Amino acid sequence: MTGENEKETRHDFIRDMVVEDIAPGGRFEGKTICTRFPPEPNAYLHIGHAKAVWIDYGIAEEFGGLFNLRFDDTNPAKEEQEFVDCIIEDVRWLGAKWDGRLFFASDYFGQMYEWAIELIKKDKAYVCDLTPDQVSAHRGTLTAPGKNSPYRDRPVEENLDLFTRMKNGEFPDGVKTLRAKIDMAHPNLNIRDPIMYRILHTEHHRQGNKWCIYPMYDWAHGFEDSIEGVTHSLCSLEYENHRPLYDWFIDAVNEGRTDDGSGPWGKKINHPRQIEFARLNLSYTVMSKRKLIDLVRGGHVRDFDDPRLPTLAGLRRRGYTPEAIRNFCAIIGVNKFYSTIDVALLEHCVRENLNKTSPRVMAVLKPLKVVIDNYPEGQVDQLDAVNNPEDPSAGTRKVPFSKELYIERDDFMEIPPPKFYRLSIGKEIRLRYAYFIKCINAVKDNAGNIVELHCTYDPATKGGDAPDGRKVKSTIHWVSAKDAIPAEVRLYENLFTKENPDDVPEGKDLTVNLNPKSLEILRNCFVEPALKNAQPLARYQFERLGYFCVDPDTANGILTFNRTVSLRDEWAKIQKTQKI
RNA sequence: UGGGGUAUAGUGUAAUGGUAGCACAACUGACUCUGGAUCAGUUAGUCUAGGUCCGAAUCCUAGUACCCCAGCCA
Repeated sequence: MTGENEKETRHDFIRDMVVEDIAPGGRFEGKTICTRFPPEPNAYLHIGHAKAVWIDYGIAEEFGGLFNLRFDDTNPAKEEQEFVDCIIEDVRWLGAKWDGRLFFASDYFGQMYEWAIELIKKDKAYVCDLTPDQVSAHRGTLTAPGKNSPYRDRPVEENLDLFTRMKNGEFPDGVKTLRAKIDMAHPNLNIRDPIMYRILHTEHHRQGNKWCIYPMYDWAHGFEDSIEGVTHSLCSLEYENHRPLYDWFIDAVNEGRTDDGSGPWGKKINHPRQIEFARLNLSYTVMSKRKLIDLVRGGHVRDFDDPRLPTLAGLRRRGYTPEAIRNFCAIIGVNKFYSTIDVALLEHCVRENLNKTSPRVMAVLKPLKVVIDNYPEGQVDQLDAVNNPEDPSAGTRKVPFSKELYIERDDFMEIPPPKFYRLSIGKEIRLRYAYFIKCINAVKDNAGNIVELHCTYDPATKGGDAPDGRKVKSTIHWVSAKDAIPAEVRLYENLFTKENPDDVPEGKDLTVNLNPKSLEILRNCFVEPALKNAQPLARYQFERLGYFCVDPDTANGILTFNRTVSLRDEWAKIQKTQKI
């Protein structure tokens, strides 16, 4: 994974714990480190998940261990195969490798069921007939202890019988649960006799109708890890309050078990260590599952792969590289408190990567026609252009030049303000890789809009250098009008206008912070002919404009590009300060 | 008002009793056939108050602020 260009992963508190665990006398001395990424297949992955994947996968790799991709599919009501497929694609795209270690929690339902029976026999679990409302009422509050369920002291035999009948489908949804017998007065609410199994007569995407009881997260997750030989179970901060339960369930199964398997209960099972870290938050966007769904359902974005979304599918379509995302993950590090990373850092990472790897081409987004008055009608020059100044091995290409060209509308100003180095009447500039041109006059339509420029060129400056040594203040990009390929270009800005989209007036939702300019579609763009057969997801730098990625919509017949990120733009900054 | 966590420049992250460093952002300047890239530089920080120590971001005490927990979700 760690290519030459990737940032070195720093030491962090999790890695410190791993080092401590494998050291002599440590909890996992002599064991192979194993981590897992355990998505629930009910949503698309976003860059926050990329952070998690990269911590999990990164640690496994660093310590010569194993990495499991495991679907935590314990709730049949919400999960679908479609998400399984997309998540696999995203994790693979990111660059994590699981070498056949693809697992499903639902495959462990049988084993978990047996352990549940074991807990009942050890008098650590009971079948409870309380309704959901009653369970809630018995739970107590943050400050007041809960009350014991009246079914808490059922005899073991009765529990065994009832639980078997629950499994056999004899009871309707919701009328009974299996609960752990722990402590209804515990200050940590999670420990007040947590529910282990609920009845759900729902078809499971992999198990079909085999089960009508399904395990709850707290009961299931530690066992999923244990079965797979996971040593370090890394999760987000909100599970900190659940760690005592994670440990309690495994300890409960291990009670009475022995290292060599002698005795009535058999061999001890693996007890992984759960470690929590903070999720990623990014400025100007949202990461929560529910909010992303709302944005899609509300029609505020096109779909889950809308390039404005922080989903991995969206970032991919936008033109982000896995390498850029990995570097970003390495830079942001791991911590235990909530923080929000400036989206500018993500943009920095993708620019840094794309600068080194993207072929340069010329494209005009908002075209203004230029006629070179003294250039011979019908003549074409094939000029040499460098494909990537950062990478000589990328070579050069030919770019056609002719009498009629398009330049960027923004590169001409009739009344140039101070520090405007580009084209204006009477001024000379360079057309990249071509000639020096001087603007003679601007043709306007009846409404006063400039529709065409007339310029002259200096044949002696072919290739872009003046033999007499004279300098120009600026170089602009262009395309030959008769050779240009029409294209559609989609420009993106932050989806929200506020750093924290949830910062809304009382009673409003985050849609009030939606950026009306988050998508701008330009349909009259022209790109140089080298792009004729550009394939979906290919990435380019449009010189002086930014990095662009071919959108899959190109298959519909119109060459379409997404702007991944703009280039740093000094002139835009100057303009901003001039306006103020 | 119970329990569990966390506090370092604008943002993020190092320093594990010994010069508070790095990155992003911002701002200067140099260079440039991309106002890109690159290079050089500037601004800016240990939550508060005490204490221990030759020496504290780090250890101790007392505060303060913020986050998480009352789904048969994960």
